[in-house]
Amino acid sequence: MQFSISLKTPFLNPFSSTIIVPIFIKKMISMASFNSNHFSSTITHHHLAIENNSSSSKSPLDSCKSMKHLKQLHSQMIRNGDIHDPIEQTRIIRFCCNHEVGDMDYARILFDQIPEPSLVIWNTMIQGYSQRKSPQSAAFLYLEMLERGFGPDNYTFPSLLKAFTREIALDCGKGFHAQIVKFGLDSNVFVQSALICVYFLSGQINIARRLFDKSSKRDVVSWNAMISGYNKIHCYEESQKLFIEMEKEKVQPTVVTLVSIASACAKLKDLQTGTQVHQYVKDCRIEATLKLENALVDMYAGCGRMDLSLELFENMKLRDVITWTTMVNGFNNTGQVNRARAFFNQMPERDYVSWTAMTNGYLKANRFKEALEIFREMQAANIRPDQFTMVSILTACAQLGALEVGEWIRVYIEKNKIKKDIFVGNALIDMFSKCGDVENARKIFREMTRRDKFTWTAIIHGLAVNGHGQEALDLFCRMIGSSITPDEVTYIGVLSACTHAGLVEEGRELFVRMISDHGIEPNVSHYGCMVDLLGRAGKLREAQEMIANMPMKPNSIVWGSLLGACRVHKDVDLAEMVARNLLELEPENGAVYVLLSNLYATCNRWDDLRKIRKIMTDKGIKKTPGCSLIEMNGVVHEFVAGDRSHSQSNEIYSKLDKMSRDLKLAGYVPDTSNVSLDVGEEEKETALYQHSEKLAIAFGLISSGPGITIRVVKNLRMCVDCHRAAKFISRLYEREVIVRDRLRFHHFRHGLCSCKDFW
DNA sequence: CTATCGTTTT
Repeated sequence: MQFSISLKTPFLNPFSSTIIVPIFIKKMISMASFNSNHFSSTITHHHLAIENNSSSSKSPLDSCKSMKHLKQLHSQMIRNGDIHDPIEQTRIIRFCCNHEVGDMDYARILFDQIPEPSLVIWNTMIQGYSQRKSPQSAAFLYLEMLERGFGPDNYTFPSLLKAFTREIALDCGKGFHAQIVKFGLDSNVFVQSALICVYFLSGQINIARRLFDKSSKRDVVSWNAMISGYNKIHCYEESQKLFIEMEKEKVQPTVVTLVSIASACAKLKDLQTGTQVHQYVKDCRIEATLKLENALVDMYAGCGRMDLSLELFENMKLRDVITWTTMVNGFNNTGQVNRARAFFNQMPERDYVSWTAMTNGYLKANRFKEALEIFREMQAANIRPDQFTMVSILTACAQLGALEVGEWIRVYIEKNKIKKDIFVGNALIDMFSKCGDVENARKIFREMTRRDKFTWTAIIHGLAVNGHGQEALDLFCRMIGSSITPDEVTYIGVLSACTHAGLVEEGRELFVRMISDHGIEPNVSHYGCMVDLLGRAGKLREAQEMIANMPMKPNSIVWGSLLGACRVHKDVDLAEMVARNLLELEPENGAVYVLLSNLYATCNRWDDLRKIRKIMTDKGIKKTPGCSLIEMNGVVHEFVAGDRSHSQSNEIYSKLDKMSRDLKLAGYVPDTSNVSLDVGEEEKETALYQHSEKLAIAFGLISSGPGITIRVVKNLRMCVDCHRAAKFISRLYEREVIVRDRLRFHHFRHGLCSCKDFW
C-alpha cells in the first residue's frame, strides 16, 4: 500500500492545520479500496459474540476510575497472562477510549501490540479518537483498518463521522459517503443519520434533505437529525414544519425531538407550540430529563415569560450550570440585569458560558464598564475564556473606546491560542475602529483569511466615521467584487462614508443602486443618511424634498439630521419648522431644545433664545448631560461637565488653567455662543473650559508621556468651542487628540481636524 | 446515531 509509511508515523495533533490534513485524507479516501480476502462476516459475528459475553461478566476494570489505576490493572494482567485474552484486551482499550479520564495515547500503545485486532477494537479506537475531537486520527485509523483487510460495519461510520469539523465535512463528506455506499452500509438508519449530520455540518443542506427524503426506512432518529440540523443553521421554521410532518406520519417524538423543538420555540418566540411540548411532558407522555427541562426553561425565557420560566426552574429537582445560565440570560434579555446578576451570584458553579452571558447582559444594558469588570472577575476566578467571551469583551472596549484593554485582549487571544474565528476578527475591526485606531483595524482586516458581510460592513463603517470616506467606498467596490452581498446595514456605512467625505453625487448614485442592484428597499435610517448627506453639503431644499418624498413617516433621527444641517448652515427659519416637527414627535427631547437654542445664540436671536430656555425650564426638560470617557493604563475614567469627583481633580483643574493661558497666548479665542445667556462673559468661559471633553483631555495630558495620542469618547456631539480648543492643543502640545463623538471621529493633528470643521 | 445556555455591523 502506498500510504503505509505515513500510517505508521505517530500522527496527529488535533489542533494542526485543518486545511492541509483533510485534503490529505480526502486524497487517501479516494484512493482507498478494500481489497482483502481474509475478512469475512463470520469474524464480525464472532467478535460481536465476544462483546456480548464480556458485558455480562464482572471485571476489576468496572470500578476503575483513573489511568493510574488502569495501569496497575494492566501490569497485573501482563503478570498473570490475562493480557492475551481478547475480552480483556477489548475492555482495557475501551476504558482508555470511552472513559472520561482515558488516555488515547495509551490506547494506541496497547492497540499496536495486538497482532489481529477485532473489528470491535477498531471501532472502539475510532470512537475514542472521535470523542476526543481528533477527526484526523479517527480517519487515519479507518484507513489503516481498510489497509489491513478489515471492512467497516454499521458501528464504524457513525462514530467516525461524529468528530468531523465543518472543513473536514466539506472536504471529505462525499468521500466517506462513497465508502459507505461501497460497503453497502447506506441503508442503515444509524449511518444515514450520521451522514445527514455531516451534510448539515458542511452546509450542504440539499444533499442532507435528499438523503432523508429518499430514504426508505426513516426512523425517529433521522427525523431528529433533520430537525436538529435545521436548528443548527438557524432555520427554526423548517424544524417546526418537520415536526408537524412527523406527527402526520405518526412518528412518535422522543425526548430528543422535544428538546430540539423547545429550543426552536425559544428562538421563534412560539409560546403556543412550546406550551404544547411542556404539556406533553406534564401528561407524562415522555420523561422530563434535565436537558428537556433546560430547553423548556429557555423556551419560556425566549418567549419573554420569565414568570413561567422561573416557576419551572423552582420546581426542578436537579439543576445544572446550563439551567442557571439560561435563567441569567432570560433576565438579561428582558432588561433585568440586576436580577440576572443576583442569579449569577447564586450559581453553585459558573463556567465560561455563564460569565460570557453575564457580560452580554451588561452590554445589552449599556453598562460597559461593568462588562469589563466581569472579565476581570473572570480572570480572578481562573476561568479560561473562549472566543465568545473575547467578542463580548471587545464589544465593551469598542463602546468605551478602551483601546489599551482592547489591544491587551488582542494579545491575549494570540498568547492563549483562542480561536480567531470570523466573529473575533469582526469584533477586533469594530473595536479598533471605534477606538479611532484605523491602522490596526485595517491590519486585522488584511490578515483575515475569511471575510463575511459583517467584516466588510465593519471596516467600511469604521473607515467612514474616521474620515476615510473614499477608502471606505473603494472597499465597498472590492466587497461587491468578491461576491459578498451587502445588506441594509452595509449601505448605512456606505452612505455615511459619502456624508463624512462630502461626496454628494456618489451618495445619490449609491442610494439608487442600493435598490436597483441589490433590491434593498431603503428604510428610515437610509433616508436619514441621505438627509444628512444633502444637509451637510448645504443642499437644505433637497434634504427637505427627500423628507417630503419618503414613503414612511420621518423619525426623530431624520428631522434631527436636517436640524443639524440648519445649524451648520445657519438657517433659522427652516430650523424652527424642523424643530416643531421634531417636538411633535418627541416633546421631551432635550437635544432638540439645545440644538435650537444654540442656533438662536449663533444667530444672535436672544429673545428667541430666552423663550426657548423658559419653555425648557417650565417643562422641566433636561438635556442629556455630556459625558466623556478616557482610558488610562487600562482603567476607564469618566467625566461630566464641572466634575470634581476624580481623585486627581486638583491637578486636572490646574492643568486646565494652564491650558487656558497657553491656548490664549497662541491665539485661541473661546467661542461662548453656545453657553447660556444669563451668566457673565467670564463665567461663560469657566463653563466652557469645564466641559467634559476638556476635563478628559487635561487628564490625558497630565497622565501620559509626550507624544502619546489622547483618545476621548463623548456621548454627545462635540461642542464648537471644544473642537476649536482641541485643534490648538494638538498643535501647541504636539499631541494627536482623537475624540469620538456621537456620530463621528475627530482626529486632531498639527492644529487641524480630520472632519475639516464640518460635522 | 439525534438534544439544552453565551458571539459581530446603524
